[in-house]
Amino acid sequence: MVDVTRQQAANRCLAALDTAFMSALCEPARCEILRRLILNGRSDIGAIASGMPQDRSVVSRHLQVLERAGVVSGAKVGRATYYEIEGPAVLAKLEALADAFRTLIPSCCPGSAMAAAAPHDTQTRS
Amino acid sequence: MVDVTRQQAANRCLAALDTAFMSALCEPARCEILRRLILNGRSDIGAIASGMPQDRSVVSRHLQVLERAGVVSGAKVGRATYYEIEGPAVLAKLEALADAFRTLIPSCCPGSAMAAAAPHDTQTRS
DNA sequence: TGCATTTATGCGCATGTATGCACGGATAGA
DNA sequence: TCTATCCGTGCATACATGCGCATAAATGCA
Repeated sequence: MVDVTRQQAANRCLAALDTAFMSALCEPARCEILRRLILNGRSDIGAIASGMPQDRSVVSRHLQVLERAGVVSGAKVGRATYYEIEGPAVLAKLEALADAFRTLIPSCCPGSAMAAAAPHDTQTRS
Repeated sequence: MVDVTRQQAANRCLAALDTAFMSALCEPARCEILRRLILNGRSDIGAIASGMPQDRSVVSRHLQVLERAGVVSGAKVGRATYYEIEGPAVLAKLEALADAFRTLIPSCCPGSAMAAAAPHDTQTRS
């Protein structure tokens, strides 16, 4: 019974652990791009890459990665391509992850506060 | 003034964006290790690597990466090394990230709901 | 002491990825 | 039409990383 809960929590965590999403956010150059988008808002590739050491084409590729991961969204306007952060989508993913880990803690980490209801389910199987 | 808020939000986001943490969680083998730790609780390396295609040494290194990222913690007991998930620490990081993005959305993504208080601050600078 | 078991580490190899350069396509303006 | 600007993409290269194998260190047991 307790195992079922733990299994569900594990499934929720693994489902919320989006590999593309995490990969997109673990690259320093992409984080810098994100910072510029945060500070300046919707911008085109030239504006984003203006002060960066990387080439425009590299920034363009990074933005494609971020878009595939659902972090930003791009739209062509004339000969420019404007990107902006998908704030609500990112927040939803982060909250789903946090919720999954919150429900996981009582079954995986007893004794770390808030686990008073689960006495000793650490070795329920094996 | 609005820029100050946006700057603070950017700083919070960038500070919460732990590169090591994200890198640790974007690797399939490490996610599988995490899944096994979730299901079985505190385990030694041999138990974790028993059904995995990777070699024990590889699993050992992955666990070191996860430990350096603050996702798990290991302790030597005799000749075995037991690892367990640092649930509360992981949850704290995820919640910090979610909070940072939550405060960011009104200034970076107006018009995406919950931004009724910020009329048109998209182009405050430049 | 001698042997088996479990980890951790050095090494080489294969794969993935970030980067820069050059080219072609698309669009705005003269 | 002609030119300039911006973007995306193939290509080659350098670097990072996951992986397995062999080996050393540490511990438990006979």
